[in-house]
Amino acid sequence: MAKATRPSERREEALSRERIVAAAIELLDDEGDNGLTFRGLATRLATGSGALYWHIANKSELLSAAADAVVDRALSELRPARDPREAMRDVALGVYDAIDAHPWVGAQLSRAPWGTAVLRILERVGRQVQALGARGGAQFTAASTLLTYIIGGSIQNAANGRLLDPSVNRADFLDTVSTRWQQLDPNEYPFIRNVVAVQLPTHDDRAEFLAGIDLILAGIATSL
Amino acid sequence: MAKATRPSERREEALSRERIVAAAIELLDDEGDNGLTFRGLATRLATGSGALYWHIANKSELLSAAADAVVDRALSELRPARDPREAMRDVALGVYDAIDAHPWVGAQLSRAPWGTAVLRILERVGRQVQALGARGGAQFTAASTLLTYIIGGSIQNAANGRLLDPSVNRADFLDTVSTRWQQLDPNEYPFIRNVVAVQLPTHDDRAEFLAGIDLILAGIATSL
DNA sequence: ACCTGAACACCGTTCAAGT
DNA sequence: ACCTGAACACCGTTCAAGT
Repeated sequence: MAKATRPSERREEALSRERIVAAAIELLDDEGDNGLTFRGLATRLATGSGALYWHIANKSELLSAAADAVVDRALSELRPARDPREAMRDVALGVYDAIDAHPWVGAQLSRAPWGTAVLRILERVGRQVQALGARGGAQFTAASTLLTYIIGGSIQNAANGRLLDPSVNRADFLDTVSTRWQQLDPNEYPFIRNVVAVQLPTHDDRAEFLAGIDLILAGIATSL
Repeated sequence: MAKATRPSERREEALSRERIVAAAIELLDDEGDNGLTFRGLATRLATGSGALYWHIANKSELLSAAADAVVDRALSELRPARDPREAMRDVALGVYDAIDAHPWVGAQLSRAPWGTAVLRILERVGRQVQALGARGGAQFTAASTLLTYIIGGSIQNAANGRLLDPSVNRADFLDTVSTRWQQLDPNEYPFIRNVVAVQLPTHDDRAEFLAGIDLILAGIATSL
């Protein structure tokens, strides 16, 4: 009657879809978008590359599962908010921060716009739109405008981050870009020169992102 | 004194950066995002793959040049508009339609958020924001909100298109998605079930995109 | 100066063979 | 049932050799 199996020694447990997805997330976080290869993943999991195909169909399914896991976690960590306006900002920032921390998720969301991750974000956004008082077709328009902005802004922010070596600091980078843009042709690029280049060094991406949410919410409010 | 060179017979002219970029655009349009390979491009241009590297540094530069060319053409085709509001809608739709016709451009814009193409779109957007009467920091916020929405919405629309085989028609696809979504758990996805799934079959992506622009413009108007 | 195409160091995916 | 790892059909990029 004694148990035949021992509590796992130092060796790895069996492969499973969950372990593979978790390892894929680690690999993507460590090495970036191009860091995920079946060979690298197999090495991390101390197995052969073919073994992975027993548990997942292909790379696209793996990426999709990894992105879903990140988005699910981010959405489940949202705390109850005081009012719909605050709830909307929390959803937006939750997605923004998740993609900032896992930049590869952004590309995945735009590759799979009908997938579970996007669906869950849209559900959250939509509920707040309803709570704000939108009716009929305006609900759909308001929710999809916010969804587009939230995903678009999160992706663009994450792309910025990926361009910088960890060695260059952000302020120096923005100064360099700002200087370059102030030398653009004043006839061709007046707005970039006089407005964007000037404000670039002191602006806060996350605060600007949130200001955009507020602008859209203000627009929604005018049609209630 | 007679000219030694003949007018080009039937054979190809010499390679050049422009010819390579033009062929790359054709290839991307015909075969999609993954269709661009140096071997395929070399075959189209009747040359060796290594020859391309004499004119362009690498694939990333090639993609970037191709996307710039598409965006430049789209922006240069914009007709003068009656007022800043209409001009803004024209810019937004110009980008939207260009990325709809060349879906691979979307991914490139989010890969190079400080590149020439994005810069030119932002310049156009910014000028209209100024013409609408925004001042100081509000100009920057309004322009970057619109930029984010325009690029994000164009990318998401293009991603939708890529998912469909040309064989399936759009209405059937939307019906299928709508039906599937109406069967989601009513406790977990009330908004998707009751609002999104219901409106999906009859909605018009391009009109919804434009409605989002109007929503943001309404938001901007409240702070003037 | 410009072009050729083989070679190098990778990929994702498949599949016979093992346990 | 699950795992192994060689094999296949690709990639981007380099570079000696040609013109």
